[in-house]
Amino acid sequence: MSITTNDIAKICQVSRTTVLRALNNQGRISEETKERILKTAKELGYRPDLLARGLVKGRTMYIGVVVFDVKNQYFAQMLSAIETEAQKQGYSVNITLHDKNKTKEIELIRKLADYHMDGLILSPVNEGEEFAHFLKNLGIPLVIIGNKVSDTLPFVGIQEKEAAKEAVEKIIKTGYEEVIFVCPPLGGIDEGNIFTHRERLAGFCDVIAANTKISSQILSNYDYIEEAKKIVKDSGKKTAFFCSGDIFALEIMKELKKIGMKTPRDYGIMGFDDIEFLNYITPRLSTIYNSVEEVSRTAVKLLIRQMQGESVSMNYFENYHIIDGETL
Amino acid sequence: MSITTNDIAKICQVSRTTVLRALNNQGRISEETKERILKTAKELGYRPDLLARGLVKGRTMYIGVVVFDVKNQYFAQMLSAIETEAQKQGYSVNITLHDKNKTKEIELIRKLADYHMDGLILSPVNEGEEFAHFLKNLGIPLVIIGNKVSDTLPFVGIQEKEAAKEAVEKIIKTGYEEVIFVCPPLGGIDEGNIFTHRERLAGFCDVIAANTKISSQILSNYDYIEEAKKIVKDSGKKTAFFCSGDIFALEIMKELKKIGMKTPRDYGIMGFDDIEFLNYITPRLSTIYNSVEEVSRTAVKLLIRQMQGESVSMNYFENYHIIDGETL
DNA sequence: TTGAAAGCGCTAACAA
DNA sequence: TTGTTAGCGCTTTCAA
Repeated sequence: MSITTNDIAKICQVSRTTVLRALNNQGRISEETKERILKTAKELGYRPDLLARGLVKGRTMYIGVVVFDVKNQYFAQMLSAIETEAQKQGYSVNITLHDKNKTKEIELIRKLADYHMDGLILSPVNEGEEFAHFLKNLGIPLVIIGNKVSDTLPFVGIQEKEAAKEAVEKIIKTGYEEVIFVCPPLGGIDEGNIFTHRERLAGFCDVIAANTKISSQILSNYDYIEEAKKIVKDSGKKTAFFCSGDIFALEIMKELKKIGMKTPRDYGIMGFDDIEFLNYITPRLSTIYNSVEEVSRTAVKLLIRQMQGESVSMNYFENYHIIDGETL
Repeated sequence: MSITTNDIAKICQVSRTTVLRALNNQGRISEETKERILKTAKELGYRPDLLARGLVKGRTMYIGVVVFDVKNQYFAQMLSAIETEAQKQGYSVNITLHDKNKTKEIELIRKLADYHMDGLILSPVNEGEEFAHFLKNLGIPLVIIGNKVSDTLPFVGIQEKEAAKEAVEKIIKTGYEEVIFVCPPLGGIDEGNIFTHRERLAGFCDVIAANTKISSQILSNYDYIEEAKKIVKDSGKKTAFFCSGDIFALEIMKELKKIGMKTPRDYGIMGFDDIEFLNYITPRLSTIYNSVEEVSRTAVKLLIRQMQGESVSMNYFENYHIIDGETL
């Protein structure tokens, strides 16, 4: 149904090769035939078949992206930045989602590879060496963003642990006597890659270990909100929550507000990520800006360098910084 | 570099057709050769080339999706639902973004068509008959979601106008003497398709026309927040804002809070969309639930019916309902 | 300046 | 049960 170079060739009484030369504007060709061909091509609404081109060229000018959740604004910002940067560099982006399903994630990655994506950007829930091996076996350039899989795969992110340390130190310096690390299970079918959260916890623990007078606790259950309530009500100390993700902080603030507890009057709280939505929340949540846009842009650039055959390092870190809000 | 049916055929000493029969498990083939072929295929890590398959089959089992913004949670929820439903039906989804750039939008749609997406789901910023004509000319099934383009293209959404009417009526019934419709320019390179907002405005106007004692005003400038402040401070009346989108409502609430004005004490306010993020905002915003998930699922089903050759109607409306929050 | 031919990897109709 | 052949629409090399 759709028009091909063959059709044009027949109509213009020339060979397909000639048609191609006109269309792609390469090779020697007389102005006259070229004009004629281009005119009919336009009239007929010719469009090149990108599947065919991809098949023969071996590349598609497409970057595949796999993330698990787009309702989380962190990923929304990431996708938006990736798309913009990729388009700037002449690539299209194919985004796919899997809602934290590990098996589906692998299927999606495979399918993108089978479709000859020129490169992949992944923020995976799978982890471990087997998965890393699977990725390397795909034989196509890729970049991991956020959830590190292995030291042998190019990764872009921030120094999560350092950032967490700085945050906890700040909390302590502000005068809090007790710091609670909050990171509930992340939902989804299986637990998933929680590299970032592990790193943040490690940073937290480091600082706590170095400050023996500070009490601490780790909330990692689904009912972290109930526990948070108890802590604020019962603990006689000045308490602050350090949440591994802004959303958890917002949940706590919302629920504590219901029982009349306000931050920073009754407790301190800090998030992580600085998602755009925080702008609509009062009081302004203190958090850590994680440069998701920069990270995304770097990932695209790094991927393209690989696609051009360059060899690249395995770790790229963007800057982060603490956002002084009103909740400490 | 990657392994093809040809390679397997050579190794197994059979024809490519036989290999295919084994792989696709169709046609008569001896158990023994089949086993042999499948074994080597597995050993070599054979994967079918989807570009080649798509080229010859004329279909790719892919649905292309084009939206302009994923940071807006309305679209995030939409994409998530589309992806889930499509996967359930055996299709993959290719999501692309363009940040409200009309030209880019057309390019993206074209490219997806050139890549033989089996169908498209669009929520376009372009509008008008020329655009509708362009879409129909693509010759591939498609569904418009949210921003209606033309009565001649299948559309899924809600009855925006009716919903707006109901909302404004509710506001009036609650006792407000002045109702302000809020819909600032939507940003982006050009104005874009604002079908939904136009419809909502129409509903607003209808109700206002029928209630002559109610004062009204329309805020449609970038500085709607400043104007909103003035109105609440100066107007002696009981005033409510009806915002064509939750985000505008949140902006107003945030800024008015800064000058000590609170809802519902000092003014009433209502949003539109019921984005998930509202759960983190207090007081709970009154708004309209627009069934974005149902709309998305219907869009996918409708698209697939078209891809299977069925003819479909042009308008599908899902239910909406008013969410009674604490801001009226 | 133009054309012929081979091939990308797969499917599908027809033969043997 | 297996193989042969043609073809999807394009690119690319070589020849005219």
